[in-house]
Amino acid sequence: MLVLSSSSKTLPRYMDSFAGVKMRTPSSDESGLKKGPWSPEEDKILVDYIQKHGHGSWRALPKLAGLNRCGKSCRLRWTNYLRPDIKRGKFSDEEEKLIINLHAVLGNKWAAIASHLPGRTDNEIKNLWNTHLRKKLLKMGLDPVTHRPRTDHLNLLTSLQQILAAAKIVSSYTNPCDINNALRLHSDATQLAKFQLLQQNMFQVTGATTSNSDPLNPFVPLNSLQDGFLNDVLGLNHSNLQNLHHDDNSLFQIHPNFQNFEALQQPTKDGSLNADLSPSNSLPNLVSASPERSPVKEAENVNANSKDCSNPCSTTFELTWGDFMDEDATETYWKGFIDQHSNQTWSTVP
DNA sequence: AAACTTTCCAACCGCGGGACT
DNA sequence: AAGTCCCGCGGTTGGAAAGTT
Repeated sequence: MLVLSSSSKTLPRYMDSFAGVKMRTPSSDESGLKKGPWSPEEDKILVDYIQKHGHGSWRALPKLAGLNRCGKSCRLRWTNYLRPDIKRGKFSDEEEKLIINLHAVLGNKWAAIASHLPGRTDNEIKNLWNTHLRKKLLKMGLDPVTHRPRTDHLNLLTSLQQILAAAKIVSSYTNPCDINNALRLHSDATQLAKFQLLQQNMFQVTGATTSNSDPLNPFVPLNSLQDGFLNDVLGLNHSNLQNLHHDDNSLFQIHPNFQNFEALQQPTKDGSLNADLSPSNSLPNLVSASPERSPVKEAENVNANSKDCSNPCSTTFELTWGDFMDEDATETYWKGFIDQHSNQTWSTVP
């Protein structure tokens, strides 16, 4: 005997519609079989038949039971809604935690996850995941696919690479001496990327909070411990980096990714970088793991060699940039961009 | 209060794989 | 071995409710 719960949340869909809640417009396909929401009569026929005979062949069932539905629709209605052992209603905190843990191990294997939650269907769990749990993880700063801290800063690296390519194009549009400007931009951008990554992790180590109110400013106030860490251990100067931001706001305006720094400010759970900077990444690394051959250093070297504006210095420039720029992908994009925004002043780095 | 947007979830769709012929 | 059938799964859709402007 099928017993339906009386709470509104646990009512079958057609009962919801009686209460003035949801209702799907019924329809039928070319073969004349009915589609859309099930009526109470149809449910009763299906339940009565299965209780008497079992479902047997789903394909044969509709005809045998006298339903104008396809077997697939009958199976879905039974397994997701009419089965007597289905537990309906709100998921408990324990169930949600279990689903999150199982998802971390099994991924989107909803049926496998459902097998660990008696009375819950894969469809219900999938819906819960897509509407609630996914967002919950995102809010916690976790990637809902990998369950690891989010790696939005990789977007920043990509953005920076595009900016660097843009700087190169700008320099080719203008005076060769502007190469120095381009290289400075490159150096600064690389330093900025490095700082961003470090800052993310420093939140974990030193317990900084994200009280930054300026969405365009990636810098939050640092306490003395953090400032000391930057200076003493990394040889970076926070004030200089901040000035870089204020001096060259264009850096933050020319690409949409720069306008979403909240994501970058999200502290990670375990403080690990979790950044995939492997060669499999389609774009080459911007921040080298090796201090002997970092883009910063290379750019600085080139910069030093090209101080004389009379020196075309294009050979060195091309070599250096060519080491880590995806020219085809980025130049087309930025040439179009520059053509559209030719009155922008971002190329004129002082 | 009307218009618009977002959320929610039952139902549908298409595909892959196992069973059967 | 090859072809067909059927089932189960995961992704997506559609439309009403709920929320926001």
